[in-house]
Amino acid sequence: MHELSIVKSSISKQIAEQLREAIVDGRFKIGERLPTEDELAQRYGVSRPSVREALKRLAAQNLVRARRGPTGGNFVVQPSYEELAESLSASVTLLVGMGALDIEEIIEARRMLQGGCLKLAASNVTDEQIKDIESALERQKDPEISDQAFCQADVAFHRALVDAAGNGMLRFVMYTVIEALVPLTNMVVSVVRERSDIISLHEQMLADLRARNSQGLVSSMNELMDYLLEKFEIASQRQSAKKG
Amino acid sequence: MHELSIVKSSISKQIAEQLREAIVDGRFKIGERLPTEDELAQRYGVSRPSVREALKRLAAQNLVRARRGPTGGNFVVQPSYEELAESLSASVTLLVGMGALDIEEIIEARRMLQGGCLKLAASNVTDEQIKDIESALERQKDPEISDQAFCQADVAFHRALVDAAGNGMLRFVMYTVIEALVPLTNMVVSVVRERSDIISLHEQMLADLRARNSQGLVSSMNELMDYLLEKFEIASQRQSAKKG
DNA sequence: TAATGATATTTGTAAGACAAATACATGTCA
DNA sequence: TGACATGTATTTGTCTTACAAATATCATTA
Repeated sequence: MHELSIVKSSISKQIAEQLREAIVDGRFKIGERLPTEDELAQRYGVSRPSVREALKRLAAQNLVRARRGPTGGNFVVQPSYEELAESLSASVTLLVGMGALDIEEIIEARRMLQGGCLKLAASNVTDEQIKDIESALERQKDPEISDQAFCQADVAFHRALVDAAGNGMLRFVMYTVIEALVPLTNMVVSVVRERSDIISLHEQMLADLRARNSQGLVSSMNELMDYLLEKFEIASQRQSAKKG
Repeated sequence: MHELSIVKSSISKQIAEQLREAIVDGRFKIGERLPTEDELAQRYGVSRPSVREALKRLAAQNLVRARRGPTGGNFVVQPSYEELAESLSASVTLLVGMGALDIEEIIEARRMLQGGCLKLAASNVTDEQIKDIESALERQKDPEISDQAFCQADVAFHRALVDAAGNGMLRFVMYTVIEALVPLTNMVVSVVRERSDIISLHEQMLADLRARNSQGLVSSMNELMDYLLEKFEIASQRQSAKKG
């Protein structure tokens, strides 16, 4: 029965791969329940823990989700933007944290990518989306909130701006880039202690967007990037001064 | 001992989260070995299978890797571009396959994003990078290769083009977008059966790049996008005709 | 000295048991 | 008869124990 054991990689990895393919190929449809763990174990001729490890791998990729009980089981889930973007962001945060990407690079990329994005936003934005942007900005204005909450609102602000472009692919990609700049924003607000500059630059962008002034929007964004880059250089000088 | 059991989520998920934070925060450094599974189990007051399920979750995210033997263990892994880009691509492929992103959207995004990217490439590209691009194009020219191999070479071509921009963040992001268009390319070459058009458009882009003609490069890219979009519409008309 | 084999360590896999959640059916009481 | 409580079956979650497989280290031997 176990004549497949030529392959070297671990059983749970193989099972995970097979299940994954089955899901992607549509042999298990979205929302459908997989066979029970016992049945899968029998079917593949392995033990239940092995099947479970495989399922955990898939769960980590947000491909399946488990529920207990009689109607429970492991279900194929529809991966949502939010979850995918989240796992993406986690990866990027890791890369940034390890220094695999440097700040100048990220800012350059963001200038480049966000340019077109903002132009789209200026022509496509709806009133409701403007409200989302406003509310994120309002949250940033509250002087009582913590640095962390400020950064969260910052992310929300820029995400809402991207959402205004109305393009899912752009959204997916830009969420990543936005996330990559969080550590920098964090550094700027906590080390340099300047929230008001950021807020006024955001207000400027919002005004440009309201006026559907795409050129102004892009240049406001570039101002923001200039500002962040400048503060970053100051902050890193301080840090190297401390060290030396 | 188990007074933490207020929380609802599963133990292995909690452990995974704790380990993940420890890794991201740098309490476990890259390349370092985690405590053995037994020790982790003891430390957290849970069983070894629970720890293992947690480790599998992390392994699925390419955060740790296991090796057996006396010097073995679970090691914190340096996430590479390639692996991250790969898992990213898998997610995007899934999204595309489920119709969460449509082709027009992807092409629009790519036009937008690749514009700036190509300008950077035109000014930064090295001779060696041009060679990479050439070799990918050469592979595409071989009339003997399969459709699948053609698409692989297509990806390699566009990746090399992005690499020429010399920006890691862009690279990371663009790899995703490139991957998202693979199904379309596949459809075009297998249904419409026109490789030569794609190849000549690629040659045009290469010529522009050699001449450091960034404007021409962008417009060549847009031609390619126009072409793909056109063929996509033809192909989808055929499909809907078949259905009806 | 070099090659070879024993050994210890660590992850990988297995089997079985019980706990926990939960939907469904059943029974009891008003 | 109806509503509520309760039992029960099913499925995942967790634990325990045991053994298999890989592999570096060390001792042994030619």
